[in-house]
Amino acid sequence: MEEKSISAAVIKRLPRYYRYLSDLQSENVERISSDELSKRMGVTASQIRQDLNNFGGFGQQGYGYNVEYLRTEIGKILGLDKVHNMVIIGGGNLGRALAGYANFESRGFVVKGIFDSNPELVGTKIRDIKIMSMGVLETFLKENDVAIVALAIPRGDAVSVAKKLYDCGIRAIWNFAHVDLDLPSDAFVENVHLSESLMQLSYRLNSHK
Amino acid sequence: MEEKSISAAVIKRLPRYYRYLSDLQSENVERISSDELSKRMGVTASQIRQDLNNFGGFGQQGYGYNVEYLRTEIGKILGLDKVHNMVIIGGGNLGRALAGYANFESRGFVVKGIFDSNPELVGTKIRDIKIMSMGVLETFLKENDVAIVALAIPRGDAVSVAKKLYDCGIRAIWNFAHVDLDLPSDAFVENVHLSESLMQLSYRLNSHK
DNA sequence: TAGATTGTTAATCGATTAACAATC
DNA sequence: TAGATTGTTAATCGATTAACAATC
Repeated sequence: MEEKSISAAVIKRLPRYYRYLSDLQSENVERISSDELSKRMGVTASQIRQDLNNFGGFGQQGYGYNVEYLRTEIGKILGLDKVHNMVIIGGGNLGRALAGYANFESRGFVVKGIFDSNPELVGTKIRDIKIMSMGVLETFLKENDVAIVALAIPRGDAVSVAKKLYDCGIRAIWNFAHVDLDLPSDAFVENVHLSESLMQLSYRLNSHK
Repeated sequence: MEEKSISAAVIKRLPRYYRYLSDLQSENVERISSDELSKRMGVTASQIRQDLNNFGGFGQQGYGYNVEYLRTEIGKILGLDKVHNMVIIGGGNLGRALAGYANFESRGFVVKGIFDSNPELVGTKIRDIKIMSMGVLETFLKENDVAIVALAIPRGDAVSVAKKLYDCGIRAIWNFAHVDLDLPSDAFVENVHLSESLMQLSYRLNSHK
């Protein structure tokens, strides 16, 4: 549906713009130039203008950008003006942490349910959200208009659960399992591979002494 | 100390190579060509050879790469042959989850202690690791040869705690707070901004319908 | 040796930065 | 109007891919 597709590099920077604009707004800054913003963020003004102009002209020559307006527009681009129903699979510590994150850090992501295959966890609650058995997942997904599923389970189970999710119509998976899910191309998978992130830190520690 | 510095794009791919090689090894695959590996991983063989040759020639013409040897070498590059003492700041759900991850998923990262400013948490234990008060952090860091600190605290406190850590000699921070830490250039910060990752998923969901 | 596959150079592609005309 | 700053085109830089000679 897009005229020309936006590069992954640009999309990755959008949430950071959104964060800086939110901060500026809470500092009651009304307008900002790409030059000022570039100094705050440590990127080039050129990059900011190029990035934004992928989506339209949000600024005004001689004035800069209106902070509130630009923040709202980037929010719309990121889909933050809509509510996204979520489900978390895996009721361990990571699942618990995600339940908190998704619900509080950015509104618009609503955790509808948590699922776990461990019968001992089923029936308990995490912050008012009850943990359900994997057996009722399929029905739940269909009845609750779930858009995003966070996968916080061991890698051994992740591939088969992901396939099942795809078959249930889920097209967005936030994947915390250390495995590549490899779903059809109309599915979106956002990987958060914590151990790989830690290894990058260890690489730098290792190579700079 | 490096002759020419390795690009961030290459470093980011190393842990994934390591993961695939570990999988191959547990499948008892002895050797693999860049072409075979490229098919498995969904990248070009050219990229694999280019990436590896940043660090030396690990293969052999006409044969390919020895899986065990290459895995070991990449492990060394990533510093996985060494033990890294870690400390986690923040004993909430995320801190708990990280304690598990770091200790179990990849050996070599040893969680020595967890710190929290909440007096109610101090004294309790997470998987044999006791939660300590922030007051004893500085002494603990010095006495325990801590190399990496995971910051799993609210963004409001993160900047000042990070500065303190830097002053205590910590040069590697695994940052989960939604803020840019902005430390001197000899410090390594690896950011894991979960809400920004979630926003990228929401962007794609939003823009493709 | 012949075949396979690397290591590496050269070509291409894409992303970032610089420059500047348009315009508020 | 003059000054400021965008939107956008052009130049540069870096990363990826292709090609192939070296060599096991």
